[in-house]
Amino acid sequence: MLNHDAPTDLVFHALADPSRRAMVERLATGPASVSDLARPLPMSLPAVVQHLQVLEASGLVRSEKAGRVRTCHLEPAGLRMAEDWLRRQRTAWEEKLDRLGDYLAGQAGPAHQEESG
Amino acid sequence: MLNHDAPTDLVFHALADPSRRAMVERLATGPASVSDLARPLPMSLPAVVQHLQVLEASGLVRSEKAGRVRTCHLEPAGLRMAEDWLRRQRTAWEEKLDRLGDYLAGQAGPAHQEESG
DNA sequence: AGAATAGTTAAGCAATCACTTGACTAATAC
DNA sequence: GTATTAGTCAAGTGATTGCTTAACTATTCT
Repeated sequence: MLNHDAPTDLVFHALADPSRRAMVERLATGPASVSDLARPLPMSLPAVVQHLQVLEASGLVRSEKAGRVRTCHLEPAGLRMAEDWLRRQRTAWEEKLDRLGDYLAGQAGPAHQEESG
Repeated sequence: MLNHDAPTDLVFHALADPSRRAMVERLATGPASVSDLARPLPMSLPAVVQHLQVLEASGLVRSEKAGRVRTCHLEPAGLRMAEDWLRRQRTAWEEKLDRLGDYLAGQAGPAHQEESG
């Protein structure tokens, strides 16, 4: 496996799991304890803690422990980074498509594009 | 593993791998054949085909075969869906943070928020 | 027709993943 | 001061992932 961009990698990997996305969705509504995060999930508490570790490693979530309760909250920077990556790819391709559309509208025959070099 | 949202799941899973993200980045610059996608990647062609299958299953990429060459291109809808999910979570939490900031600016003591239930 | 090119299919393998249970610590409630 | 609550740590397990090589088909070039 390549790994030229570790942070992006950790973020997308963290979001690739539906349980972790459920935790992020919960945290988007406000801070929560580990037990709060675990309550709706059909799995043991240690499993939730493991998911939390993945989320923290990715930078998407941070937590502080006060007394015996650990409070977790979202860290918007990681979400924004992934969002930006997606928007860059999408808009680059959409602009390409638009230019191709304009070109085809002005020409009669099929267009053959080459620029791999 | 939960799976309440299969399409989102497939998209984030597809993007969780750096080789597949490299392929998406390549496709954002324009359509490409399987060999084009494989060229910069340090792995065998069958491995690239397997990555391509994951990308196609997620809906991020589509391909058509003409003669002996399969041409792949990005499908912006999948990227946009992931982008929207990220923005929803991020903005929800940022608005929450803003409101908390306003509240704290107006109050003297610490604010204790509760709305779970 | 024969050789090269582009991609496909299948089988196999080591590493990682998403869990589990059990044993444990630390803070709070009674 | 004992019980309960909140979380942690470690070891184990079955499924999935990301790759490999080998054998194959279909198309294009000469």
